[in-house]
Amino acid sequence: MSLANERAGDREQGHENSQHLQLRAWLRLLTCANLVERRVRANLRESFDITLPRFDVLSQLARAESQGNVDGLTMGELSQRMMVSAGNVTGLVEGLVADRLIVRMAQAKDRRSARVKLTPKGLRAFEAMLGPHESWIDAAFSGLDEADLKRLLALLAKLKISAAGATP
Amino acid sequence: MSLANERAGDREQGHENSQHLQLRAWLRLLTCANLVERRVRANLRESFDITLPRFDVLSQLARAESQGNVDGLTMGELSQRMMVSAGNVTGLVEGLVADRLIVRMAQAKDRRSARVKLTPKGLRAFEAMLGPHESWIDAAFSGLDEADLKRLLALLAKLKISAAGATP
DNA sequence: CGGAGATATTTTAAGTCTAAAGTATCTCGC
DNA sequence: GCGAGATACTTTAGACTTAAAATATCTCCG
Repeated sequence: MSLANERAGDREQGHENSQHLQLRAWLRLLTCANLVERRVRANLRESFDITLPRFDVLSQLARAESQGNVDGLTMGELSQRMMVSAGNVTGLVEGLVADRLIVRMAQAKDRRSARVKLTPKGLRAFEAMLGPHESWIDAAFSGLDEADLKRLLALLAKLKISAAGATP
Repeated sequence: MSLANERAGDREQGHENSQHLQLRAWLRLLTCANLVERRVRANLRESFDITLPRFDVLSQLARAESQGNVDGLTMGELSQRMMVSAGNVTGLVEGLVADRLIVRMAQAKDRRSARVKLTPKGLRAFEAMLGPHESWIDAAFSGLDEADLKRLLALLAKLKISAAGATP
């Protein structure tokens, strides 16, 4: 292990064996999320000159499309999927529309809401990023074998339910 | 499970059993981190009218102190522990100094750097938040028993090493 | 000593994010 | 029909965040 490893993410140092297992798990979870996210963000910037939130928008739209959602997503659906506020989505979409990666279409059915969809250019751009993105994730998780990953998924599924509980 | 639970954090839906275990684990990790962080942020605001990053500064300083670090931390040490950029710390510290929760002290030894330390007021404020904060975390992790928590800690320890690898 | 890097921090510019208030539109009961 | 809420979204104000450039200081070799 390099010195960099020793120093990275020492958010949770100093708890020794003092129990507080929940707190220790939370701090370690946060450290891991930060480490991975930081890598992905830097890689997206260096390789494709795009930010992570914008990539996330493209990603959600591509996923929706691949699930058979031909008409794109509303701002609200995007907001929910990305787990960010509606106001935030407004700004992100604005930027991507300006870059011609997505389009906004008014709906006749409900004129309050708009649908957002990848342009062909946007789809091509996303598809070019998809492979590298997945390989960065694979690299970050390379220390875990298949059994580890499945156990981690199961534990996080439990956590997800418990952490979402009672949140309106 | 409420409807809110069904809809919360569906970042990873649509992958079915398509393998990509690393990617699925990453998305679920991110979802969990977001869910917990959102709760803590809202609770800190409602109960103590403080933001999470500011609480994090107080927390790091208190932890350093409890580890016997009487002289506080430098900006750089804070930046590393919090896993945020140095420029970010500058602004956070500014705000907390204005609120008289921390103090900045010049160092004779190395005049480039300053040390930051909790004021008595800052320590009292942090101590008041410590208990509630821990109970919020406990609540978020309540779906996991002790064995789960230990397994999760172990898996995240592996991930931490692997995700930190080769990061300068 | 003197200056060439190294190091610690701040500044800057741009983007992300939230909560809350505001706007527009829809729905539904009467 | 029509108005009272509900809903979808945008705007606003403020805080956080980063990367990169700028500043200040230190270290250490010659």
